[in-house]
Order: sequence, then structure tokens, then C-alpha cells
Amino acid sequence: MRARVSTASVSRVLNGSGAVTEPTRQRVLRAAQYLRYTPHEAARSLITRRTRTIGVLLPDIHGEYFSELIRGIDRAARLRGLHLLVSSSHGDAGEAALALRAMNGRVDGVLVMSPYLNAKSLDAALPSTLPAVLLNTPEQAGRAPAFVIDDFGGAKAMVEHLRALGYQRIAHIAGPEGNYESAERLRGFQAALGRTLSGRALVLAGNFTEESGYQAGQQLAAAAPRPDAVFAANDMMAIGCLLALREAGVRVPEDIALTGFDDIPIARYITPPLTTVRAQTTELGRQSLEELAHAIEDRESARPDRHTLSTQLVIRESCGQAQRRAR
Amino acid sequence: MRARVSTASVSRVLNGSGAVTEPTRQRVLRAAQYLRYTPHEAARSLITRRTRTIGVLLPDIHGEYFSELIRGIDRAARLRGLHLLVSSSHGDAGEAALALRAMNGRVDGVLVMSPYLNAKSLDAALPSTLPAVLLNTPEQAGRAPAFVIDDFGGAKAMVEHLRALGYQRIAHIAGPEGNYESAERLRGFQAALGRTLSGRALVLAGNFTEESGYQAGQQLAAAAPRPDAVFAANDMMAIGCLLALREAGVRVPEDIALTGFDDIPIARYITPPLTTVRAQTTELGRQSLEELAHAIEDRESARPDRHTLSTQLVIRESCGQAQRRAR
DNA sequence: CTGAAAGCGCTTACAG
DNA sequence: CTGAAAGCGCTTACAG
Repeated sequence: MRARVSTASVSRVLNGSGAVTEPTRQRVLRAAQYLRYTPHEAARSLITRRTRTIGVLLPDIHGEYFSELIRGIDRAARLRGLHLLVSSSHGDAGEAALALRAMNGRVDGVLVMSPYLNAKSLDAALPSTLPAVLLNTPEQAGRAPAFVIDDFGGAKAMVEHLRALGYQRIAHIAGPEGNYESAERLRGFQAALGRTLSGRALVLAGNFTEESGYQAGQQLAAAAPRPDAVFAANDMMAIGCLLALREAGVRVPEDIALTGFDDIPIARYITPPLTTVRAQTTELGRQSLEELAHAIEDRESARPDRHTLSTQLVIRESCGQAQRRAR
Repeated sequence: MRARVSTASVSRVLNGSGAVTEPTRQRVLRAAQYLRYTPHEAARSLITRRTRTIGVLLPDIHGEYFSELIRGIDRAARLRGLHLLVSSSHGDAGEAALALRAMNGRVDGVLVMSPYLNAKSLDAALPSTLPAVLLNTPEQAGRAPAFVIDDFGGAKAMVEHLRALGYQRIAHIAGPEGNYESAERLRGFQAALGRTLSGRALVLAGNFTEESGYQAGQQLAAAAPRPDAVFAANDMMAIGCLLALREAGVRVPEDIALTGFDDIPIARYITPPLTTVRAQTTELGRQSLEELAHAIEDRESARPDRHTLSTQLVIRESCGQAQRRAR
């Protein structure tokens, strides 16, 4: 162009591919700088069949939990020079499918966390040639590898710990209906109580928001007999519950023990610091992106394996362990 | 294709443009469904010159502050059917420029928050034809509209409030060097102290992380004479400071008052709840995306105006207002 | 080493 | 109403 060379040479210089003579190289570089030329990525990826971009489909993008998850994804992506096209808040399968279609031709693969989607609708929504990795997805959803948190094991361990501390009436604030993680955490709760106890177990409805935890807390404060321990299906609900209990004059952990799930950063700052189950959220994001990157580089290598990330009990003050021990 | 029609007709049906006869429409729709056909977006945007995507360039993507900001951006984008291509963690101007180039041809406009970039480097990095909106940027950086938080006013009001409560020795934990918001908040701090007092003012270095606040807190606990109030340049540093003070046995607010800036969600959950300056972070994201959307739709309409979002004092317990009043 | 040409998958005047 | 053709801005064999 202005450097009196063909577009082919420009391409070769800018991409460092093909052989170019030094003077030509210089002319091109100089002209590119002068014209502030930047290649048009859409055109480029149309021919290279590569976008160096990952589509990320999440139910939400907000709050500490997703912030941690995205951090893991973002870090791993940056290390590999990949960009992120994010799409959030897909209430139902239809919206998710739409979002996925909109990504066709703009991404090399997708990371999908869609707790309400089952295997069928996911398979229907995913272009069959698009590499994908699933996050916290029910069962073996289709052909893609999946990474899941050990929700069942973590919840079970938490409730067993409460029982070991001597609590008798343990309530659960559940996550939203139809959500895979909610269901697994509830299942862990019930498993820990065993057949005899679970009949008496109080399960309150919630939806993972602080507000729903607050409402559950009000119910708990008024309940008779009042449970002596609560296991909330996530930390945000535990925090909402704590607020409601405090307002009602019910002390934590003296009057009632309180625990959560996730170990979001805020959990250790509240008073009392929250006993919870640590989920490796950042790691979940990182590993799933790595797996996806592999699947993109070598499509044959992708196995629809299911990887489960372990959880860990984090004992702080809200479960009253210190008091119990002292007795 | 399989529907025995031309690609032109397919395009017309799928985009609802041009006139098509009903039987043709049906044939195309059926075939598209059968083949699970989805248009290739890169090819499409190459010819339409539209991507329906916004590039978002942030210094970081993690933590409550950015979570709030992104929420505002994301919501507004979704309402308008726009996708988000995010790029984070650009330490210097060079990296930011690279990220911006990589967005060429993939976005219709960019939202840039780059607290270390000045007008020149930003102008150099921004393709001159790309609509852009700047966030919390120093001065009038170039040709693009900008949205900023009133960091100066908020900081000044906070420190004036501390003075009104009778505090005599007020320290400041500053944000990172060279950061526009840090500088403005420091300037507000100094303005509130006035000429006489600012000579005695203690300013500790920080970088907006909890860790740096923690270190500052250790210094404060050991200082002699110890300040009777601290204004941290953001909430995360205030929280780190609080932990250090607590460990050192210094009580907040009895022994020392503590305040922050941003009003991130966690601020009201800590003990004591944090007095802070509320920045309209979500609103900042929302408004800047709206402005950008307008600039994209009507390039002539874009004025390089600077919009300042007001702040608001949020009085909680960490500033010891209750105690002071009682005296 | 370099350029002319084909082609990536679309959309849109332009004919018919 | 419908199709053939051109063209969006690139990259990459293919000649020379």
C-alpha cells in the first residue's frame, strides 16, 4: 500500500510468517506505524479459523463467588493470550442457547456454567463442533469434559462436623430449586443426618441470595423449638441469616451455630467469622480454562471426563467449636 | 442449500430483511433447524461493520469494586443486546495499547479504565475511529467522553466529617502512586486539613490492596503519638488496617477512628461496620456504557464531555460518631 | 523474496 | 420474489 508492497507482504511481515527481505520489512513496519494500521480481527479470524477468544457463559457475573471464578478463568486466559467474551444471566435454556449461537464464529470454544440446563438442552444448544467445557453441571451432560465442586462431600462433612460438636437440631437453608449444586448440597446435608434424623430435619427454601438467607433467618429466630445449628447452602445466605438472627436478638454461636458454603472472601471478615466449606472456585475457573485450551489445540484429546474438585472444612467461630469444647 | 434456495434468501429469512415468500421462508427455517445452522458472526460482522460487542479494558477484574462496576456495565449491555469482550490487568501503557489493537474489528467501541494512562498514551493507543468512553481518567484525556467519580469531593467531605467529630491527628493510607483516583483522594484529604494541619498530616503508602492496608495498620498501631483517626483511600485497605489494629489490640473506634472509600458491599458487614464514602460504582458502569452505545449509534453526537458522579458519606460505626456525640 | 489470485462466510445492491 | 455477483479485510498456497 503506502509502503509499495502487496497486502501479502504486509501480512507476512506483521505475522512474522514467510520470508521477507529486511528492507521490505522496514518499509512495511514504518508505513504501518505511520498509518496506525491494525489488522481487522474479524477478517483475520474468518480465514484463519481462529479467534483466540473463549466464550464464557455464566448464570451471573456479580458477587464474590463469580468474581473468584472469573479471576481463575481470566488469569489462565491471559497466560495463554486468550480473550474472553462473556455472557451472563441466562435464566432458562432458551436464553442460554441464544447466547451460545451468538458466539458462533467469534470464539474458539466455550466455558459453560449453566446450573439449570440439563444434558439434552445443553447438547441441543452447543454447536457440535465447538469445543466446550462444562462447570458444575448435572451428571454427565453430553460430550464435553466437566469440572465440578464436590458439593455433596463438602456439605456432608460440614453437617457431620456439626453433629460431632453435639448439635441436635440442624436446619438447612437450601439453594434454588432445580439447581444442581443446591441439590447436591441438600443431599449431603441429608446424608449426614442419616435416615432417622432427616425426618426431623428442617429445610428452609432459599435462592443463594443474601435476601433469601435473611428471610430464612427470621423464620429460624421465630421457630419453636428453634434449631441449635444452621447449615446454609452458601455463604451469602449464611450472612443474610446472621443479620436476621442478630436483629432478633439470637446470638451466634451461643444460641445457634451458623455455617455456610463457598468460603468467599467476606466469610472471614464478618463477626463472628463464618465456619464454611471452602470450594476451590478460582481453581475451578483455572482448570476448566486449561482443559478447554487443550481441547481447542487438539480436538482429539478431549475426553468427556468429569473432574471433581475437593472441598475443605474451614472452622471459624460461627459454629461455636470453642464453646463446645470448653464444656 | 439443502432448502434449494440461494444463500441470499437464507440471509434474508434469517435476518428478517428483504421480502421472501412464505413457502421459501418455511423451507429455509426448516432446513436451518435441521442442519443446526448458525450464522458465522465473524463473517457477518466483516460485511455489516457491526459486531454488537463492546470492548471493556480494565486494570483488574477481581474484587468487589470491579464486580460492582462490571455489573453496571453488564446490565446495561444486556438490555441493549450487546456482548462484552473483556480485557484486564494492564500494568502499563504498552500492554493496554496491545489489548486495544487486539480488539480492532471485534468491537464497535471500547470502555477504558486505565488509571495509569495519560492522555497522550491513550490517544496513541486508541484507533482514532473507534468510539470510546473513558472511566476515572486523569484530566481531559483526549477526544472521548469520560465518567469520573468525585474522588476529591468525597475524600474532602469524609475528612471534614472526621474533623467535625473532633479528631485531631488524622492519618491517610494512600492508594498507589501515579493513579488518578489515589491522587484525587489524597488531594481531598489535604484540602480538608487545610494548610496548617497538613504539615503534620501522616500519609502512609498503600496500593489499594488489603495487604497494603494491613501493613499500614501495623505502622499506625506502633506510631507515637498515634493518630486518633485514619482515612484509607479505599475500603479494602481500611479492612486490612482494621485487622492489623485488632491484632495489635487497638480498638476501633474507641482508640482510633477508621474510614474508607467506595462503600463496597463488605463494608457494612465487618465489625464495626465501616464509615465510608459511597461511590456510585455500578452507576458509573451503567452510564458509561450508555454513553458509549449512543456514540456508536450516532458518531456525531459524541462530545468529549466529562461527567462527574457525586459521592455520599455513609456514616456507620467505625468513625465513632456515637461515642463522640455522647460526650 | 514477492505478487496475483483464490477463498473464508456472510450481506446487499443489482438484475431479472 | 429470487439468484448471481461483488465485496468486507484478511491469509496462504501457487507461480514467478
